Amino acid sequence: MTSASLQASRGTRDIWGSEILLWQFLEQQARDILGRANYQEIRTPIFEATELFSRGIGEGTDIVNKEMYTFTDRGDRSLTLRPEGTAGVVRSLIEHKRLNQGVQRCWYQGAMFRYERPQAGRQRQFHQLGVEVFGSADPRADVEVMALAWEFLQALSLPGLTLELNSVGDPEDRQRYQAALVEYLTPYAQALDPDSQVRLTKNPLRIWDSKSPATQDILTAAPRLPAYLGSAAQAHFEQVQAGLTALGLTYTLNPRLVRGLDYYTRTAFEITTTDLGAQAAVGGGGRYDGLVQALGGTPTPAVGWAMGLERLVVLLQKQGETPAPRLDFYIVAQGEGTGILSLQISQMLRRQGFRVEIDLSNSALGKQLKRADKLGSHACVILGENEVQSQQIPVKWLATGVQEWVDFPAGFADDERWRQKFAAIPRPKGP
RNA sequence: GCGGCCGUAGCCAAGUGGUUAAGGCAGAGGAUUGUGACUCCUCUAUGCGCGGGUUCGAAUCCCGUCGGUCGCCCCA
Repeated sequence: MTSASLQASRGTRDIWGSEILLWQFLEQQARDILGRANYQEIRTPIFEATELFSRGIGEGTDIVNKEMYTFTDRGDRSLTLRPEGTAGVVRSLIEHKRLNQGVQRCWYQGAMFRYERPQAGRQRQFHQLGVEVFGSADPRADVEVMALAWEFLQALSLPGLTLELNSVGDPEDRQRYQAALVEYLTPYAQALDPDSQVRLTKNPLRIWDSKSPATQDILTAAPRLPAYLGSAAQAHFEQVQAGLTALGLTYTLNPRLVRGLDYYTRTAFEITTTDLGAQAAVGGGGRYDGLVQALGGTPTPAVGWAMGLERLVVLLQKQGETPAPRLDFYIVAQGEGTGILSLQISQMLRRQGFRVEIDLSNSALGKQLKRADKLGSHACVILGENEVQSQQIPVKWLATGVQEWVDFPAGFADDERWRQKFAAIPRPKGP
């Protein structure tokens, strides 16, 4: 770029053209599917008090320590651009006293911000879609949210997805397990990869996330978390699995799937793909019964998930080109008095629900017809000075070349006529 | 934040030190001043992400920088 020109900031991008159709499709599917489950959309602020995130995400996490967009406003408040969606939703529910109003189901969608090295499917301003259910510890809630995630992805017709499932138990279970894991790993400390050596003291569970072959080698004989589940967590886990099976959802148990922070409890899951390289997770979630309390609310069980929309869009794009919605009418006009006529006809047709564009170029009719063809319009309304006089308007069907004459204005206002004409033409919805 | 690769028009892309930077798509105009699809013609980068350096000469070599991409970290 020239030094004088402006460009989108690193890790941000414009979404337009054929890509925007994918976003609209995605958002429509989400609205439909979550709406049918009676989830309420919630839109929380893009920025919040910094403290909300440091408490809600965890003081020791990379997100809080090195990835947040934090700034001081003119009133000397420390604010942060939200790096994820859950904390704001929880804050809102606490603030509006919704947590003692029975089970609350909500979903959100919007931009999130993390200062990371950008890559395909990973932006600094990115978008997440998420759902949260508050106020139920019933395993059916876990099953419901997972089923919704799966339904949504099915609606997008994305192949090659895997639902991975685990239980991280209750906090006491995890503490006992963590002690056992550390005891097992300590003799091998020198052989672990450097990141895992640090985790050994800071957050041992996350060693399971390591991609180092040497570390994974050592872990093959390590104690497994599921063996340490207490009876309550164990029963919950079994009921979740029974529910998934009853709904016909296939899942893969993955004992290496972990969550590091204390308020995560029991269910943990991820939906992964093999088509995105290192960005394998398109969505993830689980139960976080301790979060509301950590944010100062009355203890409330909760379960939910979030998906990275950029990643879904990348996957949709790999499915191939998306056809733009075709134009129904293209209005070409050339000569005295045709301008007004073109405006009136476009209004009549648009009010009947058709997609209509007027050619504004005033160039030769042949040129205008050519554009109608390029745009893939079904029909072309042709206006010249003769038509202004006669009020008999030629409408040409571009696929067949057949031209008919329509009375203005009566013929154009006749919904039934146009509906019949278009009934035979396939009009794909789709992405 | 760390390491590798890459950056020529709206898009794809040839050129890898020698005077005027191929080609294709898209776009504009014309052959065709009232009718599209095919065809043909013309136009569209004083410029090779940006800045500096080496050289008689740089898109090409060097340094820096910005951006993208792959992996790590982290996560969705």
